[in-house]
Amino acid sequence: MTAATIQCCAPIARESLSESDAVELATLLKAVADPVRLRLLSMIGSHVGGEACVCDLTDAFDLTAPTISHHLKVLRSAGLIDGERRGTWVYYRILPETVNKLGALFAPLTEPAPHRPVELELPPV
Amino acid sequence: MTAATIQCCAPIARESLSESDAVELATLLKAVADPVRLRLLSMIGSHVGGEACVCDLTDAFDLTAPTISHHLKVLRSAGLIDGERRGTWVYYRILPETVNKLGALFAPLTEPAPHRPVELELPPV
DNA sequence: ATAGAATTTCGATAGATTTCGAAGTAAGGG
DNA sequence: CCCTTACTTCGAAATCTATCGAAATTCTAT
Repeated sequence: MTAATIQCCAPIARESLSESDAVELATLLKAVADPVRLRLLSMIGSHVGGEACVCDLTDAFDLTAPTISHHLKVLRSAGLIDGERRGTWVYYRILPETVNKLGALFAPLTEPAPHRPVELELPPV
Repeated sequence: MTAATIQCCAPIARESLSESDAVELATLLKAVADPVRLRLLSMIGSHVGGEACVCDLTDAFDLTAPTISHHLKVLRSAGLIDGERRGTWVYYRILPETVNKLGALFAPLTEPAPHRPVELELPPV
């Protein structure tokens, strides 16, 4: 077995995507394809209690509040996070179902492989 | 297990992303955050033999050859595909390592979680 | 060589995106 | 009530992106 045996694996590379699916997925991907929004998502998800208030998030960036608010809105419109006002502060939390959708798209289909065709190491990120 | 049992899970939501990691990942995500490029990736990966020639790809879209060429270049620059000229035609194939990187970012960590670590109500600061 | 087909590069344009400052809304405290 | 703090909406500027047509490049066949 040579390197040519590597077949790609992720669902996206298994079956040809329809145009409408592609448009829908691209919209979701655009929402995370920004350094600020990636960090926001990451900070919200990893925050104690699973939610973070906007004030915490804003302080972590060199950006103005309106800009952070804009990015949060993009994430929310994409269904990746949800926000709730409690008293003075607004708290955001991750909606895992949508995050999982992204994972499913690109995740290698490891399951059926009885032996590894070739060593492709999964980076721990 | 109810819906409330879903905890977020993906590596991106586990640990706060550094700015430089975020920039790097956003670059990769931008490359796939486009309907045309998603379909190109999908078509290349699902093509017989694991590779597709540009002519096949161009015919599947209502776009001009320069535009398809541009999108292929973006995918190639991101390390998602690689192309090789053989005779008259150029063939592209997927580089699974890079695709897997995306999968790893958002894939749910389903395996280790037997119970929820905490059930916190957000303490009123 | 010359011609022709496949693909990429170049230059231009229309549209989208990021960001800001200013103004608006909502909640809480004197 | 008014004032302050937290956040969002609005409108505008700068930058980036997708797309095209025209021209350059690379290879094959005559």
